[in-house]
Amino acid sequence: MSTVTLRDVARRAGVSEMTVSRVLRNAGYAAPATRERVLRAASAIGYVPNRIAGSLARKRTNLVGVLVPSMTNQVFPEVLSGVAKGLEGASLQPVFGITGYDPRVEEGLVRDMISWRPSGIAVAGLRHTAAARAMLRETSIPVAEMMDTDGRVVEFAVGLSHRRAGEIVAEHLIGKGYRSIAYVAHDYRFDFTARKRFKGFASVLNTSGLSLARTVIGREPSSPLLGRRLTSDLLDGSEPVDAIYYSNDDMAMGGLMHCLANGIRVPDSVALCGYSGFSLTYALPMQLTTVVSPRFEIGREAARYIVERLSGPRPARPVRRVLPFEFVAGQTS
Amino acid sequence: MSTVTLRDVARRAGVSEMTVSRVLRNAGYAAPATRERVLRAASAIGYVPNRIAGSLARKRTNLVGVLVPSMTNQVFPEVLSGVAKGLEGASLQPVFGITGYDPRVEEGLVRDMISWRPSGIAVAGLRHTAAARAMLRETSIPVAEMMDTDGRVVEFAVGLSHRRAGEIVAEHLIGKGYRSIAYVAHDYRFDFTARKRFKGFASVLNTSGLSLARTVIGREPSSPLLGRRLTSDLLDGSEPVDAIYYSNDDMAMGGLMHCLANGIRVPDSVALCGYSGFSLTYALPMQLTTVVSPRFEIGREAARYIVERLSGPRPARPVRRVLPFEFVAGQTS
DNA sequence: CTTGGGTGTGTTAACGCAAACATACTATAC
DNA sequence: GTATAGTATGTTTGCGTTAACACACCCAAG
Repeated sequence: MSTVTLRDVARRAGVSEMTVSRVLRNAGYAAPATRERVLRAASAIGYVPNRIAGSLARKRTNLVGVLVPSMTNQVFPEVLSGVAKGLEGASLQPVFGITGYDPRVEEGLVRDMISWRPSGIAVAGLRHTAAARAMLRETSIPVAEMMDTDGRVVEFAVGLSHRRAGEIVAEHLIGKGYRSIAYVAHDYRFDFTARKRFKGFASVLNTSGLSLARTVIGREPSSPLLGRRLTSDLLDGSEPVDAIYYSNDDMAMGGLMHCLANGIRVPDSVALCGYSGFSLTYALPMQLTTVVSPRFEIGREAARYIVERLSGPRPARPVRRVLPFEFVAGQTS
Repeated sequence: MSTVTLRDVARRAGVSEMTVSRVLRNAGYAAPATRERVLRAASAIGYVPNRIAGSLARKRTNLVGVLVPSMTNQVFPEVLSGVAKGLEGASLQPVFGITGYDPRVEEGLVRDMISWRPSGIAVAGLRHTAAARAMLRETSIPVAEMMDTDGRVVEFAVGLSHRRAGEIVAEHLIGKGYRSIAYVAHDYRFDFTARKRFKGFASVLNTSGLSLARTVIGREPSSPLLGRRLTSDLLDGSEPVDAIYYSNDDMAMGGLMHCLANGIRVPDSVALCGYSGFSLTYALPMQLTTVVSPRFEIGREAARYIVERLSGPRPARPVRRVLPFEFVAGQTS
């Protein structure tokens, strides 16, 4: 594979480079016999087209840039799966970047992506640096923002209202009669969606004349273990707590595990609620009360938007696609 | 962003394109005043370099192709994180593809990747179609195979011996006195590593004069829910079973959940063993007996290999890097 | 027959950038 | 004052492909 080019195939097949190009791309006319010779020659010398050259010549690529904050947070691989699914059949190839929840890293990756002249960009979240937002606004390719819909949108955002997702859990808990409600969260300094859920949650509490019995915020990324530890701390404290709202399912599962391991009756002693609807929550000894976010669908819809938008102009004003979420009133509340 | 090129910047700054190119890449000489003018001009008209053209000209890219079977199987996002980590600082950008466990899809993606002339390729697994293996062998760029080391290697493989991982669990169970041992697995038609663990497991049983009390293989991808269902089926059967080996942790956690939910004493009534060492297994009410695979490290080492190999020739013969794994004798056995 | 549209193939000119080479200027050394 | 080694810039060429155009051929319709 030193560097086999069209020219080599052309020479071997005794035709022009252009004919080879046409045959291999199935574009334009080609006599069956010629086609045969070309294909044979190409495979004989192991020709692999150089898409760099091709993309330069045709002034576009089949790449779609996808930026997510993390790969270890189970949510994003699922979004990515959705993106891959939505791109299927459009002969577009996703290119992923991991921002690590850092807007400056994101800015660099946006610039990197754009420098590859992709056919589209999908990015998680609505928070960007001014420079990143400017690049996304100025580019002519489709831009989809994923996950969140509460905020300023560049061109198209698909996701859910995290604020509303928080509200509904608060309404549920209050309706069930819980009054000493605590909030347990991971380090969400950069996790703006968790923050928005919390705001929605807290505002409903407020409206109902309640205030949070206690708020425990960890200093690590979310994990079941952190959830378990913080729950242990919380329940060991002196304040009575009859319900806990977690920043997400990972944390909530950890909490549930703490209760199971220590014989704490759920929901009689304490109710637990999470967010995400991970598949694991369906296999737990008791179904967790949670909000199922349409992660896969968000990715898929972002991809679909990009595909459709490719054959049309950017919408005059930003579009917000708010997907429904499912609230699961489980056995933990 | 219609298409701002070097030429536009050059004109605006009153210098040649080459000078602009040099300034922006920080290559070669440039007078401070010129540099200043160029940078100002570039940012004034929002110039973003076209890497396609750049890559074509310099005949190489900063892309590294990474192929994994799935994103929903938690293992692979962690491998990807490792790859991203290992590439950090080398100014290489990972490009991911999802094969869906289908070797023919993989073959297509390998061709796709190679057509982008990446600086390296990392692919999960040792099983490839003949054509894919040929392409990987013929290319001159570094190729790293990840996860598995029991089998034929193209150039460099980093992973663990799944066979050995299976053996050690069998040895553990036998040593603990378990004799009626069952195997519970997901649909692993294409999951060759699970298959290899099972082979190792079964061979040790065999050597010890034991045979599997029962084997239950699901028809779906692995999930806690499937593990829970199959465990339920298994334990409802008539054969006495005192230990279960699962194809992975997802399945084993499902099994544990079944036991917790139904008051089945673990490990007194039945012992449970998994594979992977997911973070969640550390938050369970009882620590799961499992083999912790070095997923992150595998990705990182694959990336490091690629980076190092970039400045050297392909090794004369395939290299196998077998990473150690940790066996965790938990409370479930 | 002639005309004309479909069919098959070739030629030329980009695409946007960077390597390689060429040139000019500047300061220092002798 | 002239050689000498940097420093600063420009010109040419080519990376491998495809779009656009050009041309030749053939067969059917008139």
